[in-house]
Amino acid sequence: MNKTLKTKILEEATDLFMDQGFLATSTHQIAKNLGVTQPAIYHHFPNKEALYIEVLREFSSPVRNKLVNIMAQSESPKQALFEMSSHLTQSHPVNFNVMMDDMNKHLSEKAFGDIFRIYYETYFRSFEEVFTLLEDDLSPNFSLNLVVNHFLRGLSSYIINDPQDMLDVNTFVTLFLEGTLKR
Amino acid sequence: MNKTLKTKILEEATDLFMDQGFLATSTHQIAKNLGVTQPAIYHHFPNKEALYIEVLREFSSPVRNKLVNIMAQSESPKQALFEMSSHLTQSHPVNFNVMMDDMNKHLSEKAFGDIFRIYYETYFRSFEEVFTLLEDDLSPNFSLNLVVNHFLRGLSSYIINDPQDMLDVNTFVTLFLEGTLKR
DNA sequence: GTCTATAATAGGATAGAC
DNA sequence: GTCTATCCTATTATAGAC
Repeated sequence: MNKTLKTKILEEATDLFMDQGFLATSTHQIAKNLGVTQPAIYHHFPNKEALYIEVLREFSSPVRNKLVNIMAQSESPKQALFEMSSHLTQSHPVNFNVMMDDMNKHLSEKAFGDIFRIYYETYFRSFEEVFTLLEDDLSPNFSLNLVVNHFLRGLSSYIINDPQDMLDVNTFVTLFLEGTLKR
Repeated sequence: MNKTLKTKILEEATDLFMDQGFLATSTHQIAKNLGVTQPAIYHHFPNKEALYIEVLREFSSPVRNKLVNIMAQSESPKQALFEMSSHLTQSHPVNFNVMMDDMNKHLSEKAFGDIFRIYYETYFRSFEEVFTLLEDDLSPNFSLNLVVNHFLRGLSSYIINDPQDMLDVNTFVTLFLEGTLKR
């Protein structure tokens, strides 16, 4: 069965938006890569921002499923945490901090809210769940909420879609759990 | 003594580039904020990229001095680490990850090299020095180089020039040193 | 449903008057 | 040394033919 143009636009837009971000991706580039004219996009989507939000929605849904899946299949919460982090940096072609910058500076208030909800329900919720399972092992000095927020803030720098990147995310997770001072 | 236009261009370009990044800042915007026409910039700088590099150069020099100063005046290396991190997130109006993205995707090879050198000599060197002072307290599981690289990678997410940001960088430094698991 | 044509705006950069 | 005028390209988006 052939893909509709709408589907192909969404797929191509996903590749480009996730790699380059909203600002750096043009509707012309999306159309050109599909061999259609740029106005054809506007038959299927009202504007660039709506296309971007639709891309994020379609993209995030299987991500949440995959993270839930990893949690279900892992032997321990700690192993789940490593595998989830690994998954996001390796099989998840997104530049996370560029996405945050777009959300803050190059998109409307409404889009900001939409993206924040997607972030919360996809990423925050998943890691909140895994850190909840780990809670008995965590230092009582820090609240669960604080731990999750700082973990995701740190992890975001490793989600950059750069094949040249030399820093291993497993090391980040280990450092986050154990710290760098002698125990 | 009156500032020359060249000086004023550098100052205004610093504010805009550091806040918005290279891609999102236009030469027209810089000129408009100074009340001059956009071609006036091109009498003082050959092109936008050269202006950007010059801005980074001028910007980074006092940053390095300030970090060295904090190290000299702190009572302990640990205190220095906290104060240096705090300084970069509070009195250092830069969006670090946007800068990295510009460097990787929106600037020439030559500019990439220039910026990388500035990064290395300003930020990496300073934190390499402070972690060297801390080395006896560090876990032998991780090399100094690895610790510095992961620290800066993590810290970069807190250097975002966003007044609304709710995450305290001191917590990040504490977590980096002590970890989140019970000791 | 996709095309051509085009509007409207913005961006980097240059030529030449003053 | 700064201006006006302008070029060239890119961008989002719309109108209307087919």
